[in-house]
Amino acid sequence: MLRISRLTDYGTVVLAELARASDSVCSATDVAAATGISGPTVSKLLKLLSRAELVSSTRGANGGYRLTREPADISAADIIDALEGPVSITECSADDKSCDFESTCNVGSAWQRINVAIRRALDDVSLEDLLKNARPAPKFQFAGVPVRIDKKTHGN
Amino acid sequence: MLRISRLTDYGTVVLAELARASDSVCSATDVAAATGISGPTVSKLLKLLSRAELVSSTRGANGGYRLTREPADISAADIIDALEGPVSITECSADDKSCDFESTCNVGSAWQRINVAIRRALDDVSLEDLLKNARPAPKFQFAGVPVRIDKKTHGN
DNA sequence: CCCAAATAGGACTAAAATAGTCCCGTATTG
DNA sequence: CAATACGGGACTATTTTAGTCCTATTTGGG
Repeated sequence: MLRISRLTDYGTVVLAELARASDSVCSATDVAAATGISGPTVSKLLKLLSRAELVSSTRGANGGYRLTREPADISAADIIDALEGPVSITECSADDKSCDFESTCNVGSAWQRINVAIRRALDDVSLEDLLKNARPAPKFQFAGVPVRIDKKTHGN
Repeated sequence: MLRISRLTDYGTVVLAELARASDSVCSATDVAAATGISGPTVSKLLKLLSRAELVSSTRGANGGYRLTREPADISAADIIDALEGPVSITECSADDKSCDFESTCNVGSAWQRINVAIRRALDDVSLEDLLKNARPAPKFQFAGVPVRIDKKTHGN
């Protein structure tokens, strides 16, 4: 289905929260509370984002995380790279190990072209864009709880 | 990693073989022999491709498969749609079921924009392109068997 | 000085998606 | 009517992804 993982999706939500609260450091617990994502998961995400240097961390009491750059300077590609490793459309193009069907494989580098195009699209969208375009049409809520209007099974 | 599934990758190899042998119908067995992909798997792929009407099938003795269109008229998007369902970068955008974190989710429709860009890239590349750009640099072979020169573990 | 609050790293388990195989039914040809 | 093929789908195994937890280290404050 060519889709980002759920963790990456959560990752953007976490980054969005840090962007919102950019005047202070946020602990993993804070972010979990603000987003509704479970503590351990937020924690895992922030660790990964920290290694990728999209967020900086301060240890110890009163510590926490904050963005290292402006939202406009963080691209969707950065986020995906941080959370799912380098983007590449086929296994072959991800690394240079030769594939078992190489001798009979008629298919080749046009995938790379697609790859470049996707890469460009991901580079072109910043965290800021992701925020700006935040879901504009709120769904119905009942007593503060979102109500699922129409549940559809996943297409596949 | 944002990558197509291995089955889709094989699918293009299978279609490439049908394109190569476009003057005759090919049974699943033929294609398996020509590509080195296992019989049951080729069979499964051809069934899926048939349902998507990228190939037409003839049953019975001397039956088999052939492309329904010219390679230039089959896009990468067609292939992916056939084998992994509609492309969409996030779960949210795949269907209109509301997501559990909707009320706190700051992230929205910019993903759709990325989605459209990816879609366009996939529409722009045809099976013919995939053939033209077929892996140009053959690796070393020993007695007809491809020799793996440099094995690298998958990056992730 | 010590305790509480945080992150760092990584091991581990659970769940879900993917890959691959197999079986049985139907159509077609000779 | 027997052999060759596709059609559909059930089933199993494997791999990937998600999610949790434990232990160590850092830091600030009473």
